[in-house]
Amino acid sequence: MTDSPTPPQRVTAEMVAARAGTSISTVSLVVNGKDRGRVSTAIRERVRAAVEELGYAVDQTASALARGRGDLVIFLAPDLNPFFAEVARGIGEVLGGRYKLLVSVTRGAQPSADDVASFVSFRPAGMLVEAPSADFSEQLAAGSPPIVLLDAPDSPGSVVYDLEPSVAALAGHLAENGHRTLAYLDTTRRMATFELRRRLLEEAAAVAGLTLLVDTPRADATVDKAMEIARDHLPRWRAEGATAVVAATDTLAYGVLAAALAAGLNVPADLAVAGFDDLPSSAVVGPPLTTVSLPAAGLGRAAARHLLAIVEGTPAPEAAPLPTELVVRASTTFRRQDDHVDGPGASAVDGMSTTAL
Amino acid sequence: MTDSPTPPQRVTAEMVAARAGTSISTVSLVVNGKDRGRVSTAIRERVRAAVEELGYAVDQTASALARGRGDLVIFLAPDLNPFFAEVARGIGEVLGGRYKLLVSVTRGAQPSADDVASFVSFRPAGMLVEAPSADFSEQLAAGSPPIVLLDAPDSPGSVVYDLEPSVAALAGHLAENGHRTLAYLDTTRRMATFELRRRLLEEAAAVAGLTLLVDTPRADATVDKAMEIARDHLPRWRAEGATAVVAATDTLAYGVLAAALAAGLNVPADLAVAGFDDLPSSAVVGPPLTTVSLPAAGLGRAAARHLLAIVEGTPAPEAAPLPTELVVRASTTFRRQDDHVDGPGASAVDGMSTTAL
DNA sequence: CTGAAAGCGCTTACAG
DNA sequence: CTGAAAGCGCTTACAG
Repeated sequence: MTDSPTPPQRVTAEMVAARAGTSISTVSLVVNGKDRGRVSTAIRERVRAAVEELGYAVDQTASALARGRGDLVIFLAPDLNPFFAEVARGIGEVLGGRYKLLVSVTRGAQPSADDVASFVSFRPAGMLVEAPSADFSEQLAAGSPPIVLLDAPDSPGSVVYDLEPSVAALAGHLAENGHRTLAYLDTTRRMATFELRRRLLEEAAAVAGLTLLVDTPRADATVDKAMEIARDHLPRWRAEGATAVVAATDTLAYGVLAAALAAGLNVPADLAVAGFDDLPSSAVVGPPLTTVSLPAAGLGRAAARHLLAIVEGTPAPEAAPLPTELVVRASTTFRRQDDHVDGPGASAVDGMSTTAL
Repeated sequence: MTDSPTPPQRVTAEMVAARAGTSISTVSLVVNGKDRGRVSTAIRERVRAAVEELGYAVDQTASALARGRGDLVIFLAPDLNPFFAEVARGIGEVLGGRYKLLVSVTRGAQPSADDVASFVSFRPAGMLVEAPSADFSEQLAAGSPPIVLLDAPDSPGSVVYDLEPSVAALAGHLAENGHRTLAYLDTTRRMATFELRRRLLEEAAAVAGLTLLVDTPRADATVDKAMEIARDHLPRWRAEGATAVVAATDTLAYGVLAAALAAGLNVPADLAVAGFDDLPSSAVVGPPLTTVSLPAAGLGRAAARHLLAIVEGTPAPEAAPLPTELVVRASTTFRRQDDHVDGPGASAVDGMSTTAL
């Protein structure tokens, strides 16, 4: 598929130099924009013309070897989903054409220092690491590239979300809708951001006068696994009086929705469900999901700005936590008592069709 | 965050050679497993010990420069979603530890030869390209790395799906459920796989005695955009007699579900909806989505095997199209006439709760 | 079986 | 302002 008659001729700086009638040192200077006051205008132009005509591009591999660092930025994500797609978009936006962004998936496991280590020999310009383990920073080997952490509340210097107001709003919303007892479905991933989500919910529940069941199951972050775990715990949750379940992520919440459905429960009439993230599909699951919306692209942009600051020595951007927002949808929205419209049979239909998108 | 007291000392082959009392040539031979009958057992063991003690790893950048190609495999995907996560998982499975897999997102645009060109200076061992444009192969510059295409039906050598039986099954299923007229929501992405999906549906509809409306709108592959387009076309579709909508992807189908919901339509009673892909969330959207399920991990594995065959000169794996499957869920499942149970008011509730997961 | 040497294509002091 | 040269850390003929 890739064999071509022309031999894979790389065009090198040497060829450009020959064409421009100068040395490869000079070519290097002008293509890297380091020619201010060091290369005459005439030569600069000839080099540029030659670069253009030959279609020259600096070999990243040779450049990285000579400079010690290349132009590659690696985003280490625990998963590939629309949320991280947005984060990546945000990163790409601020990185621009200067760096090449590539993402590496750790496949559910939390990104570790070993994952970083496996990339150092590629000499990336920097790395962006999403929600690593708590001891990540200490584990980092000397000689690691510049690194910025995303959504790692326990690690100093990480770009983080301001979750507290939204979690408080969620607890308040549930209390207002008549809930007294909540269950929580956590993830098996032991990342600081998830510890924080749970702790904030505990605190907010207490403030709102809600009881949060203490025995909190954990599920792998897939719809199927979450559904299994939720199915197993639903009877106990209900027996202990829970009328609402909050999940650590939207994906987990989908599993709860599925389990509720399978158990013949009506959401939200029998069980309210809420999550964290606000994935694009959360507006269209059945019923649409109430969730703490986390700005993914904003996280990526902020992280990329920090990385640029480290790599290029530019002034560090401000490090304020990113605002989040509670998005209320049908999965927690009870028909108000004073709405007194439909009979009980129609309530599910009503719960669906009043859905805000 | 990354400054450490120890200077970023890379351990090099020279250090290993010094410790093992041999030359860097020999170190290179043993770490690359090219020492068969060329290095004595004694020296081999001393080198291995030194590698172990020093924690040596070959510098990818230097190695790629010297060899001409590195150990990087780049997966060029139009998007990051659970589907491509599965494809990547499949790729990673067969690539093993020998190569490093990194993914690059083209952000909705179809992967092009230019995207490939932007990576050649990184000297990847190979690239995997998902659903590129039809003229992709011709556009490829000389000197491109080995490339395998995924889901590119028009390109010779691509790993492809066998869609025909499932599309026929979908048309048959809709016909059986009493539908006579279908609308189709296409994507704005002009990839061969989408042309094929539409064409197959046209053919299958004809066979099943269904009318497929000819005016087919296209939407960007996001839930929101699909919802907008569907909202605008729903009145016309219904006026022209369509009782079912098939979308080119599940994500687009989510938009149709959302638009139907917003229009107060009941799915599937007023409108049946189906998609392609079978994303994990498709089992939990409201109502669960009937879809042509495409084996994502299998696609990745097959593609990676082909790449390995090219890169390492191993025998080429068989190139049969990958089987697909129609998954029927509640979004197209009419309550049978002879089920004669609930009144019309309860049908939505019923449509939800009978959902198969 | 082993190692000195050339070469991969750049970048960067350094000397002019 | 300009270029020869060393060096980045490997790999691979090549000569012993």
